[in-house]
Amino acid sequence: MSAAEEFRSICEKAGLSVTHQRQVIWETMTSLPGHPSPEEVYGQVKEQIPSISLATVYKTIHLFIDAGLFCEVSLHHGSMRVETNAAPHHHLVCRVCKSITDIDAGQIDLHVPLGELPGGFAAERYAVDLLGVCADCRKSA
Amino acid sequence: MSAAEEFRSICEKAGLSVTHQRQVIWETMTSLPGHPSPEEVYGQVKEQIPSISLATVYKTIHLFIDAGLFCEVSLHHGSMRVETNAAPHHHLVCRVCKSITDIDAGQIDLHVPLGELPGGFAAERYAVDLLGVCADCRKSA
DNA sequence: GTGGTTGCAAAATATTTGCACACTC
DNA sequence: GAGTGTGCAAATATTTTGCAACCAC
Repeated sequence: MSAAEEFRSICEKAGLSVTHQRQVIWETMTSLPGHPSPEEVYGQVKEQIPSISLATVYKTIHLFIDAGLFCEVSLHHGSMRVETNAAPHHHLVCRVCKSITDIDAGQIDLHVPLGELPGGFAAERYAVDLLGVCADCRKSA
Repeated sequence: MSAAEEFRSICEKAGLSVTHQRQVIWETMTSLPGHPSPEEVYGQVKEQIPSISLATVYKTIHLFIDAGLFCEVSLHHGSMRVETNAAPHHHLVCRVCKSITDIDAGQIDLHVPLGELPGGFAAERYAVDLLGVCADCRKSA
């Protein structure tokens, strides 16, 4: 199946209409390594569709995320949040209202290596986020 | 020890000068529950120092973070990043250059509960970030 | 007194929105 | 043809910066 056919099939399942812009954005996102930002996607896509606008890229990325084709690396982007709780804990992050709730570290069993890792990365601390929907937002929905 | 004395002692250790603004910002941050944003800190502090500027709050929060008094909930804020890697993996996030590198999920042993948690939060997925300094930034430093 | 700190305003960065025109189904 | 999608420009949100006056040491 060609990329075009694959994308058409995905859109059909998700109930999305197929446009040239979406096709190219999707192909670009699946081919880009790493964790592209909307700007990076825009830069790549513009080589194939010089007239595309950044707003369309943003709208399309959100559309794809809402449809489950991709997900966000983190729900924390947008504004800075400061950690004032010094006790070991993890976060419950609601994808609807973006609220952050602490849960005690003891509730999750994990063994994370700190210090120097094989690739040369020096790990100083770690953060574990459980992403989902909080009780309040589930009631509202 | 009063809060004022405690703050003065912390600043002395960290080599920071003590100002009224910093004192109030620090007290506000340590007393605020949750994970305040700079805007929230600003709103609270303004009740005690109506003339304070948002820029000072930003500068002071960064100062405190650099001095190790607090840390950021996440290094991902600032711009959105899309996850295009469907394989289970975690992230190495560099606090200097903000780069994100994937590591295979198998390298970390963890047991995270998904589904409905005791508080009513519906956990759909989880994200584990190892925060530190990447090999390139360590060389440069 | 000197050098770091603050407040202001403007700039820079990131994202969203309203609307007219174009395209998909 | 109806309704959704796109591009543009302006609006909004977040954070940073330059600079003159001010304060801590």
